[in-house]
Amino acid sequence: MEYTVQGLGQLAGISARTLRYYDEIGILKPARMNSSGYRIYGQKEVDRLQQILFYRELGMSLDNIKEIITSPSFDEVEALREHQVKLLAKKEQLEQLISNVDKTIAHKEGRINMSDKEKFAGFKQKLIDDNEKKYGKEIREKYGDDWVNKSNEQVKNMTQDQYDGVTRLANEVNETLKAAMETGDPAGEVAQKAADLHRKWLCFYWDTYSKEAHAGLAQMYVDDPRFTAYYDKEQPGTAEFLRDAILIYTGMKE
Amino acid sequence: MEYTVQGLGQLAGISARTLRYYDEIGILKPARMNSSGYRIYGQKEVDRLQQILFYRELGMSLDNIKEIITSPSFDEVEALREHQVKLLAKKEQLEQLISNVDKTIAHKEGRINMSDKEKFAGFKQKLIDDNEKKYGKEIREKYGDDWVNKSNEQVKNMTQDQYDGVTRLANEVNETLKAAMETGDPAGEVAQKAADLHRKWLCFYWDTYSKEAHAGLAQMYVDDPRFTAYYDKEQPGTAEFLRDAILIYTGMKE
DNA sequence: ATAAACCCTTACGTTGCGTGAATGTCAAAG
DNA sequence: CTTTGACATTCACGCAACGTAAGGGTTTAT
Repeated sequence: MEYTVQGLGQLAGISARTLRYYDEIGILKPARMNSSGYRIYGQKEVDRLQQILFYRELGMSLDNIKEIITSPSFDEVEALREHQVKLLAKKEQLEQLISNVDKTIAHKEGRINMSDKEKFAGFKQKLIDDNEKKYGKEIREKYGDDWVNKSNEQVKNMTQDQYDGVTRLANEVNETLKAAMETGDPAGEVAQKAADLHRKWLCFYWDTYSKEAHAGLAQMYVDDPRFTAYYDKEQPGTAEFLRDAILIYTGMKE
Repeated sequence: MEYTVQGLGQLAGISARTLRYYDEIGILKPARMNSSGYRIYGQKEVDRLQQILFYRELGMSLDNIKEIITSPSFDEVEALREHQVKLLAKKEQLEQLISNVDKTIAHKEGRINMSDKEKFAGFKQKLIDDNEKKYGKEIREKYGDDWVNKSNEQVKNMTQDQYDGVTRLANEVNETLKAAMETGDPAGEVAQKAADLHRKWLCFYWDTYSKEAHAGLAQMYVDDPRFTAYYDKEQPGTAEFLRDAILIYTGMKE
């Protein structure tokens, strides 16, 4: 039995366009062309198309399908397994998304209490942080590898009390820093107080404190636009001021 | 604080290209352009971008995000809920795929027994058939709605013995039909034997038999290219021959 | 003979950018 | 003062798997 594009299309439940596309990418070529250039398919092509559609239903890419059905030596089961791994990964990712959407809806509806709300703020921050990984990587290579990762871990394992503590401390740092900015003197008492609070705050995230690392971080606040943006949000120059205060505090500058 | 494309890109962990694209599709326009045509973003744009990236992390399309954040009257929670419905649908679909791939691997590895193996053939056929829903719909509307579904159901509930019986019967039909084709006479004894076997075979699927329905089905074998392809696979004209034999058998034609 | 129903190729649209190419601008360094 | 390098800009193609015309030949039936 011989078929033209539409005939085979109806037979298989696909469009004529699809068959032409399959011809174009070389996954299913017609048996021959007639005198007017019509594509003519025979029984062999029907069978091959069946195979293609079968794998397509499993969500495989045409490229993959092509490999499987063109080379008989191709390890089909292995290909299926690889495909399955991909599907499973996709599924996990999807579940993560769904969970996040859930949380967001709950948050928007105000169905959650304050402490959860605060954690949600952290969750949101984490989403944004994830986004910055690429850029952050450079910084980490420059200033020491794993402090960001470590702090993520630590945040996750924090108790509610600890979380509240670190949040309050962060606010104190910001307020003191604001007041210090008004004095204009990074060596002054208020600025040094801010630097000290900043050290305390930092110790929530770092298990070992060193003056060098503290100073390095301060420098990063100026070099890394993300941090600069954070500190300069209310008052430009704040990041630089904080760096100077910390450099003096750590004795790296007088 | 003001940013250029790269500045804001680093801040947010995205590329400059992405920002230009966002400008192009109107989801995030720069605050202004400087004298050389550079895009300049301000604090407001930074905040808006944060929002965009937040929803993007939830797997939303940029079009959707645009709707949410541009019109303040837009029902955000409702949009999130709709989005979640989509995600859940995707997840179910994915799970179906994974299950099917599972089955296929098991089959290819020969890890399953014979009776399951035969059911796999049905499963495979069903996957292919699912594809033909649109086309099949017309046919079902024309020739009676639910016999396809019904037969699917019946196959599922068949015992192994019944399954063997119907398979053997189908073979008999085919062989007798082949022999009848050689006589060339649809009114002849062999052809009428084939028609009778076909009726018996049919009764495995239909709970009530009628000559009219039988004749109608025979006509469908000619009208529906999928069935025509099946019967004409070995010998063109077989579907038509079978129809004639059945029409005579049922007395609709002499 | 003409209309209906096929067939063909070419090519743009879909989503969210990555990745050039060709060109303009602006700072610091020679 | 000019060169260099790091920015910026606007096209425009590419990715997957087709859908959807546009524009034009072929076959078939009336």
